Amino acid sequence: MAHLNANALAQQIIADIQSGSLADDQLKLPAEPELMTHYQVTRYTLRQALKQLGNMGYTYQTHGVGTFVRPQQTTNSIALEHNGGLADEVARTGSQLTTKTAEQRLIDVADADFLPAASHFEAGEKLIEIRRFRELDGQPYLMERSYYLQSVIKTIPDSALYDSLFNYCEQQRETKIGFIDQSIMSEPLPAAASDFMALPVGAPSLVVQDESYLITGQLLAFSKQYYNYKMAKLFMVKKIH
Amino acid sequence: MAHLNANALAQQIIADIQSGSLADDQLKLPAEPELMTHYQVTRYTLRQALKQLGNMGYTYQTHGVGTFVRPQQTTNSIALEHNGGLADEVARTGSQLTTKTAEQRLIDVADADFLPAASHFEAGEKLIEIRRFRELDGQPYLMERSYYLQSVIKTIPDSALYDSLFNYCEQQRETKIGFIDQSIMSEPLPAAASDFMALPVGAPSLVVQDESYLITGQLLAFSKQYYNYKMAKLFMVKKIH
DNA sequence: AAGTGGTCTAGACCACAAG
DNA sequence: TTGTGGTCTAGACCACTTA
Repeated sequence: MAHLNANALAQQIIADIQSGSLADDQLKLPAEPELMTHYQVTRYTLRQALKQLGNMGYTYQTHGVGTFVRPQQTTNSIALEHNGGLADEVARTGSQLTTKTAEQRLIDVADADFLPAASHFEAGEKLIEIRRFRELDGQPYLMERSYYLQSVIKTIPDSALYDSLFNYCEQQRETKIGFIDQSIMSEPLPAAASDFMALPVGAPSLVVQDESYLITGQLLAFSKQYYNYKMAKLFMVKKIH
Repeated sequence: MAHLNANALAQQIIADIQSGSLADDQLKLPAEPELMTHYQVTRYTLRQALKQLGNMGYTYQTHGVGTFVRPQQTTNSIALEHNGGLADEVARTGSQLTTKTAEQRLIDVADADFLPAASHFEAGEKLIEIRRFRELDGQPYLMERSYYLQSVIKTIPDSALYDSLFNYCEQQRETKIGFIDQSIMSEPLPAAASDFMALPVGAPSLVVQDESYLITGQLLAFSKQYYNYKMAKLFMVKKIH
């Protein structure tokens, strides 16, 4: 195993932890100098990898003491620091996300149900409006309302609606996503989603509103996802410095 | 300005951006080599600072192009990557968090309303149970139910309940917090909070359940915060790699 | 005193975007 | 081709914990 980069090293360390060949009985990993020679990387790369593991809740480090594996506990939550789309993230936990129904149509920006906070659209800007109902392992999981700037993405094939929209964008030359602003809140479940989820209108709903930007900083899309409050749980580890 | 560390540099860059002396008309910052000489730091330290700014939504970088300031938009949301307690974070947005009522009592672990997912307590372990009602700028904001391991923190002065419990713990030698697991979900508002918030029982509520660990990995406390869904909004920037 | 992780310096090479 | 950010190497010094 020569020339591992930080991402590959993180995956390798996870694999070695799970195989039981890395941590001792106290769940303590070897010290950094030992890990550096073991994996043939410098301290920089090693610590980049360990930072990833820490953010995922796998390990933690204590100054002057050592690096430790955490007892597993990430069960069926969505990790907020995940990379990639929602479908890939739930797949990590062993579940499967499927799109039950989806529809798209071209509208004027003035007809959108909501807009990003700091937005300045041209008058007459066209948006591709998408509504999807999605299930997790056959259970009604979320309703999603999203708007893609038609000037940026041109068209969206119907097949992409039933797969991962995120992955579709990533595969295109012109729509590489750089960062996503996410706002998390709770709202009453709207009527449009209550039938699907078999919940009363006004029931609690976990709402994630996000704005996706290209690597160039250009706004690509904004959306609002209403999660079934009985199933959805987000997770993150906050480090105190 | 000599010998800035990454945190101080981040603050300095923010100040220089806001004073208008750093970015050009296109919101573009000087290239990294120029910033290095300007602030007299190496690239490592500079990029640590720029990473902080990116996570806070202040800036973004585009490979091969440059570093850019983002149009401000973090209005009245709670940044999930904040360091420190909730009171300090809302203060950043110009608001004030006050504790309206608070009470504590010593209970047995068997009598707690809820427990952490992966918990293994000694039988008879004692917990300090705390319930607080807190207002944001005079409006009912959240109800908090928390449990502190009495074997770890011994006692909590009543004065700390009306200030920042986080800051109190940080000031003690024995209770330096290292990381916090956070689960975010939505639940029906419980009766205990409905009067305070002037909302019906069963209204939506944004719930943050967290488990605070010392830098040694020892569990210190776990809690559940019910936010007023009409006021609370969490925010984060997700980077795609 | 010894060993651990936290931070920073200095420099190299690579990948990407624009002219 | 040039200039940008992305990644990695190598080594130093410091802060913290434990004995």
